[in-house]
Amino acid sequence: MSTIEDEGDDAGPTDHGLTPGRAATINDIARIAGVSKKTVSRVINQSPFVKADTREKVEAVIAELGFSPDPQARGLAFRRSFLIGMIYDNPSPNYVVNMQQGILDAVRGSGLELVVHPCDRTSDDFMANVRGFAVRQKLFGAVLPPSVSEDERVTGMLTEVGCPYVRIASVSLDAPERMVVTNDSRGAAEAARHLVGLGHKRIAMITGPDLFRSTHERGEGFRSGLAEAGITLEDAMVVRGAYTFDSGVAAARELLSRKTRPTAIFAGNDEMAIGVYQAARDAGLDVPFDLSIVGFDDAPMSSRIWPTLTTVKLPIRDMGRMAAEKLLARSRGLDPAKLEQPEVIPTLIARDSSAPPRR
Amino acid sequence: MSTIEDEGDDAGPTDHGLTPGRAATINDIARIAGVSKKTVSRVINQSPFVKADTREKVEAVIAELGFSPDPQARGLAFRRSFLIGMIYDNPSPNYVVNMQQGILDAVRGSGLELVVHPCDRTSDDFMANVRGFAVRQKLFGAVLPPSVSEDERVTGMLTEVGCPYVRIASVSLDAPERMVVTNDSRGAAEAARHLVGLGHKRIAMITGPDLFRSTHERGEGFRSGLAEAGITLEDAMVVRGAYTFDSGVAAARELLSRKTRPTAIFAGNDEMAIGVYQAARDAGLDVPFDLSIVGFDDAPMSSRIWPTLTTVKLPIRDMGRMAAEKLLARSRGLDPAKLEQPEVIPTLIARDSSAPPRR
DNA sequence: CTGAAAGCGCTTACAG
DNA sequence: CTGAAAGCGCTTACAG
Repeated sequence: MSTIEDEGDDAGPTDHGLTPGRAATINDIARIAGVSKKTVSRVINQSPFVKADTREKVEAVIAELGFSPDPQARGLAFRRSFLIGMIYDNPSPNYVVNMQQGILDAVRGSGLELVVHPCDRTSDDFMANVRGFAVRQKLFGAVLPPSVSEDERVTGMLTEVGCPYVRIASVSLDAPERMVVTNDSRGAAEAARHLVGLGHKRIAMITGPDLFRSTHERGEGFRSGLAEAGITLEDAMVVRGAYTFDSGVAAARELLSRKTRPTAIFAGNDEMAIGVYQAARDAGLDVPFDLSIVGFDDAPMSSRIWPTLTTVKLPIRDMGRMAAEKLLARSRGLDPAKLEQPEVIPTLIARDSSAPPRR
Repeated sequence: MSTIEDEGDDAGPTDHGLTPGRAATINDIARIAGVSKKTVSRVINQSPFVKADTREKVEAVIAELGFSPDPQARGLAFRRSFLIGMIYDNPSPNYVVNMQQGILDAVRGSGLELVVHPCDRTSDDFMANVRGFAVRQKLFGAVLPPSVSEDERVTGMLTEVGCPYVRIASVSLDAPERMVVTNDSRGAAEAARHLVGLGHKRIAMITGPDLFRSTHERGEGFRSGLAEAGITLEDAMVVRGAYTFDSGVAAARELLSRKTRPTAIFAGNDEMAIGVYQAARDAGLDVPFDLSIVGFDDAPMSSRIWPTLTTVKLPIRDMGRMAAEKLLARSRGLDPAKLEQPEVIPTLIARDSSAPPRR
């Protein structure tokens, strides 16, 4: 089966004198293929300056021995690792896991691995912590979901230490090759149109925390969606939440205690929307007939709860994949700006939590 | 401020002639501290064979320069990386994220990082994939949650390639230093006692898939808990699910269509328990008065849904932390078997989905 | 198109 | 207790 001349002197035809326990190295490949290690290195790194049959010969030996270059040694010489860091403070398990999956979708087969780095932006050593991580690991690149992606201190520091990054955010904050933009504003406008279309007029909103850019985008989009139908979102109909279940409950209680209560509530994310269900129940209101609820995210729970939650879906896994692809494209010399549609459009998923208001 | 003699000749007192952009290396520390790099290496690796004041001198320079040894170079020389791999096929985002958090709790400050490696045990290249990952990255260690932890092919292969691992499983499958055992059986027995205590007699169970060891442990524990009260779980009252929402719905439909339907259902996990809510609603049954439901896991959703779900809580984050600590203990020369309580005991959390049956 | 030398930043023997 | 030499498995200049 082997077409390569066996240089071993103490072993069978497919054993090239390698120590059995140890993995093959570039030196083994060079020796067996009868070339220098530099040439093997050229093949590994897809250098165009290798004669076709030299390349084939080397590739055959690589395949036969199942050789795979040591990322640590390669990284040491390259002054760069083969690790992608996902640096995040998003508290939603669903968001985190889906984004991880998306990043892994993109790097599969590339030899890159994903290192997860949750962090706390409010912590005193936040910047030192993230900087230490990026520098020590000499990250191949970093994927930054919100709200870390919105922190200019982080991106400035990463640039300073020479760590490539891609930001995921609801508004363009950077050059296209470093951005995956989700049009949250448009998604929120869809939510507004949906409620208006059902005939709602007294509409309320629970926003996210100020720290998140998406809070403003979703708020602004919702307002403009209502404005298209000539409906103004009153100040008394807007309560700030914190993207958590409990804050959703509290905000909804407040809204439902207003003298003229809303017939529909748009929550900045699903977690808070689920909280609205509880407040509605406590107030003796039937969802959707007394109160329509619309969320944002399409978390798994939205289709499990009853009535199922109308929401705006963000393709989180795709977003993770697109971000990692931009990181990869750079190293492949492609133009990362032209990889895929420049903007991720959320889609409204109408379920059972929204209906026309009672007359 | 610096008490170290400045050997630079072209810079100020705190600049030791280092290139500004580049991070300090072991050579810089050695030069500035006036010792050999080998001595610096001894300090880094906490060798006892260093004179106290030599150590202090070196540590002062390390601190002053904020030096942190390059994990790639160290790894290359050690023939081992500083990466912990979490290799898993658990589909629950909550489980995954909590376990990641637990592992990170344990490794914080140790210089280790967490590389996530989801996989598919049913895939043809599963073993090759996991092997390649462990070998290529020369993992410091692997954390294996169920059901990967229950695959002897995986643990055999990891042993063969010299990759330390810790398994997390509902039954002891390995030496104590390689195991975090969760007593799922006992947790399920608690669930049984809870339902018996409420007065239930016609009790049903939805099990997990055969592939998971926890399916058997939870099943067996539940049976034995009922047996204590002289209640036998009838065959017709047991339906197999798949740990998914949909399988929970389907299994509950089947159970609720029996001629004498159960007054209580214990589901092998929360995801399926939530499915039972839907089947109950479709059948026009009130939870908990027509039907009590008990789950397993304490997923976030269990306290959000209405009525809130009675369930058995597993401290997933602690389990991840304990597993990573065992990995760390080995390298610190401690006895990993004696780290913490040998067994994780799940606890019943009684909420609103369980009540005495209607007379 | 190919290779010999030096180096990435550490550690392991081996001396003393 | 400390250090000079060699090496981990790759790549970058530099030659040819």
